[in-house]
Amino acid sequence: MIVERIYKAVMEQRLAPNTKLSEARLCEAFGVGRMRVRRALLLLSSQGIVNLQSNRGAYVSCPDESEANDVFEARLLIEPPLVRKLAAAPNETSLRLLSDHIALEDAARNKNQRIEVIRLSGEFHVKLAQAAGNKVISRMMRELVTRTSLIVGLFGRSSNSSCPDGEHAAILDAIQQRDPKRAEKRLILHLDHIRNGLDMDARKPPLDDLASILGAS
Amino acid sequence: MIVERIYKAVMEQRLAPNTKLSEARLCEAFGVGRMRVRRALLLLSSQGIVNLQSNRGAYVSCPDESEANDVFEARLLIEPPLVRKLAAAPNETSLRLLSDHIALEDAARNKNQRIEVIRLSGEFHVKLAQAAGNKVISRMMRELVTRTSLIVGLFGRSSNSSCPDGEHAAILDAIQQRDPKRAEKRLILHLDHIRNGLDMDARKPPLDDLASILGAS
DNA sequence: TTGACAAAAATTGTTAACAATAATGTATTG
DNA sequence: CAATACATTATTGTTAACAATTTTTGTCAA
Repeated sequence: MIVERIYKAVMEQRLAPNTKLSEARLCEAFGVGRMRVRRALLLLSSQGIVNLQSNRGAYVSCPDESEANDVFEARLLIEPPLVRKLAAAPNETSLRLLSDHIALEDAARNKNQRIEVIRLSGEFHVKLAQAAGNKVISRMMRELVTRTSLIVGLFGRSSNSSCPDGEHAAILDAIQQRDPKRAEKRLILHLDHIRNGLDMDARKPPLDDLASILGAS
Repeated sequence: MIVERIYKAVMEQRLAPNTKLSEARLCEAFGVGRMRVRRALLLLSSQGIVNLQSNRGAYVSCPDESEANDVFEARLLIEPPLVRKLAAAPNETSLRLLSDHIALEDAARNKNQRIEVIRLSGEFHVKLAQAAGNKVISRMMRELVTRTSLIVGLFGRSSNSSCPDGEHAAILDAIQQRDPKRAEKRLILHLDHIRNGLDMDARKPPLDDLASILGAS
């Protein structure tokens, strides 16, 4: 799916905000007709990942400070109750799902696969929603996480462009021990860390060269 | 906007689940080309309002019990912290927005404008999100409320097809008095009432006659 | 009457040409 | 040389025709 590819590229911060996504180039890059591309862009724009300007084309969304605040507020609203619920009544499958994912994260980190680490870090939070077994929330979390990627890419200080090490494991640990309050606390702390890694004054320049960026996913 | 019109029709329960939305008929009803219609249907399907089946057309989404649970769970996850936050620090504009809306609801009720009451009841919850000043959450709430409309239309017992009288006012009252806990409690109670008005075994037949349903909005 | 099969109709998916708009480059003028 | 007006180019938006698929209809035989 073409939407997934762009999603992934954004999550891995290979597609910088404000990058222009021209139809012709995307058609070429993905080897599909204009219809498919336009459909994908429409969907992406409906999720705030892409900015669709009338008669001017599609651009990777470039969230401002206010939008960044909204996204983080939404996450702080949704995720704490989510992990609380998860920790209150976790099932085997969910726990397995999460620990497997953390194993993936660790592996990628050890191999110094930077962009893989970035993407997996984001996906962990989506997996939290999936573990809670709620498709509606899963979809919302995915959108929020992807938009967070954009925000971190824009405002993040160069060092920590993803979730700090070990914090995911700490959250899972609290869930495994059926300790809702601790799980919630650790999650909030985790989100705070991500947010504190931002510098709301800094802005970074967009890059280009779509074909090479999107082609290799 | 054509999406808004369909949204509205669903919210007012004039478009029953499983109703087929054929492109030709929609083109006729709205007086637009097929492109616009297809774009609208795609957006609606991405929000779970419409079910897009390959080569078979678009149908008003017909949520099953599991989906209904997910929607209510999502609302119970998001709305309580939302009103808590709102009650903790309400601003004048928000309070005005909400009380004005409740006035609208009352007026419609007094005039026995049933479908108007149904729609306004749903919109109140969207206004709660707007009052909190968060666009991301507002969009999510709108989707959730619309899907709830579908669910109530499907599983609701004939009597209470919308939010019980006065409960919105009670929530606003708690917010006005800056009482987060009470506001949260009343909201949870309110959502419970809606949910208790459902009968998960009953299903209702779809209707038809698109032009007349959509035309008058 | 019912069932299976085939033809026809209707509906959706795709493509390609066309129109409209914005971006770019060029020349002319002060 | 700078700036503006104009022409050219490129890109997006729309329309309409075509292809593919599904649904319906009609026919015939059991």
